[in-house]
Amino acid sequence: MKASKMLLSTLKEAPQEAQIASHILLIRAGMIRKLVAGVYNYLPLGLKVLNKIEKIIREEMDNSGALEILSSAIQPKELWEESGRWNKYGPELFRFKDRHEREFCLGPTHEEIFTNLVRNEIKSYKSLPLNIYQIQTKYRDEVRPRFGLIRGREFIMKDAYSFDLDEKGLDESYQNMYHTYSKIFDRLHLNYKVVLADTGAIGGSESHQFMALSDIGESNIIYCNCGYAADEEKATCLDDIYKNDAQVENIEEVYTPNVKTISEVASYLNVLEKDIAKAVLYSYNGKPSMFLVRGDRDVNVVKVCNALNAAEHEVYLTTSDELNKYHLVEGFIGPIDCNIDIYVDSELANMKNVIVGGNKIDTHIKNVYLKRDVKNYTVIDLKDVKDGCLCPLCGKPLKSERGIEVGQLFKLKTKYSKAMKATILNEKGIEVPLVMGCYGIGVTRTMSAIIEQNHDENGIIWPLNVAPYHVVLIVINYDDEDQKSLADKMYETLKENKVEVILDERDAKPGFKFKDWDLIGIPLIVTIGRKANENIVEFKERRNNLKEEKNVDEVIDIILQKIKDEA
RNA sequence: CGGGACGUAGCACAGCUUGGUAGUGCAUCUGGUUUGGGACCAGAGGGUCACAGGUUCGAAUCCUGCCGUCCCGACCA
Repeated sequence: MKASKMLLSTLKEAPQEAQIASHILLIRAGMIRKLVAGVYNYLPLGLKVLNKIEKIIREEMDNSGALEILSSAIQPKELWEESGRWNKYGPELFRFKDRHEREFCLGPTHEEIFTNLVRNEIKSYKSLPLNIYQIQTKYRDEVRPRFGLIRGREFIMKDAYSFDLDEKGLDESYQNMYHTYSKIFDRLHLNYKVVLADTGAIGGSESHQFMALSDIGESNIIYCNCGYAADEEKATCLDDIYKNDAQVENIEEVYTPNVKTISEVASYLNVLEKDIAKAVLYSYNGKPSMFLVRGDRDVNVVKVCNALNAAEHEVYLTTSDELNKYHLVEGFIGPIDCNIDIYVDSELANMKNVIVGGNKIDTHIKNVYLKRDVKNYTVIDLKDVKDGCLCPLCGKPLKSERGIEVGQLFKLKTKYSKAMKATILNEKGIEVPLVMGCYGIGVTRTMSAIIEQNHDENGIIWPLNVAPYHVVLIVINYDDEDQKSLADKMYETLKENKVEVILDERDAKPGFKFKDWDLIGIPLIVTIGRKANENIVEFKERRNNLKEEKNVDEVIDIILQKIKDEA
């Protein structure tokens, strides 16, 4: 491709809308352009990269035995009612009506569509196992789209769904995808961790996420050198054994005028924050429940949702009106003589002499022992795990790191097949529900994640196999006969060898051209200048920035070898 | 959903307090000089100042409403 014929829309300055490296560079390099919040157009260079990422995903998915299809983005309400998600999914679902007032949504994910498809096509266990996938546009009306392609409202996702006769089959399908995803992200040169994850709105029992490590990641990963790794929502830790063997003392009310927060109570009573029980109230359907953790801990909202069996958007911090209705006094809430459901973090279960709110103004209660003093409550894991907490597997302190979620695996089991009556006949001729798994890769998000991990102050540094082009030939002065003829010859030779090559013959200052291609991130850069008459050019790899003068034929050999190695 | 900031040429911004000819840099076009890390000179095109009302002789500027964008928070009693 000749540079003068390309749509190169590089920008010297970053638009104000972009804050993080990948977003800024995608725009500056002329790869994407925003249409509205969270919705982007892909320009030629950006689309080339996207296609290459998709190609790698396709190759590995096909290798795994999965079959590619393409389903529609428009989905009828009826299927979502069958699965029960039409009401459950919340405002992130783009909903609309057609001219006949029939209701539809734009698919944020495709469990219903694939389950419906398979239940209509497959009747016998002999057709199993089956894994079908697609690479397609998804729609989620995010509360707050941000970071360019990292969290968009329209984005491209590879989603796969496996169908098996039993859980043993599902385990194999799941493992197969686990390995396939590892290969895909290895080939994309991402630095990633696989972590245990919560199943969220998709549902199901077991889940792993593939996290590209990055400081701008929206997820917190908790991990340990022993191999344990989980996302923040799912992470657990060993309970800190504190005051479990203490002598139980008599329960006692204390006067605490206008002392409300944990830190205020701790300093007023001259105790540690971890001597106090923190009560947090969340409501679901207008009904509040109390969640107790130790004063130095935080309540994990996802664990709250799981306890209440509710979706995240359905749960909210209890309002003042609701507190009044249940005779609870803000700042002095506690589990004693209280008429709402109580969930207690396991760490508090055996702790003695805890300080709690007194459920009346300016009052706390000392020396509480839940087993003795509170009638009905449920012990669960509620606390938010942070670095420093102890690993549930080996007991050493956990560490944390930020990650961008680029892929996720779920064991759905029969959640959708039962609800939607997707059954097949087994060997005995008995009708049984399909056992399902689902597996996603955020394709456009992955593109951003690659940039987050591969850039410098001058621009993007694409790995060779996803770069929009392999090589650029920068001609210092295309009016110079020697330079022109050498550049043209090299360009033709590389093209004949199927190298994706750009010839920059534009009439511009050399510095301008260097900056342009550094920004765009072309991995191999050949500069053709004064020594063209000696068949000598300069060769540079974008990644290490080392420039070397070499003979043309030698450079061509190096380029061909690098491309061969990458494939 | 709550809080904050912002909307002026394709991009980055000034002008607004104190109402009176709509500006600067980059980009684009023309001509010339340049050619090894985002050149220089001369000229040109490009704006319903987000939108809608209002105040005023006169509004980018003041008032009201509305739409959009970005950031922060989602949280402890």
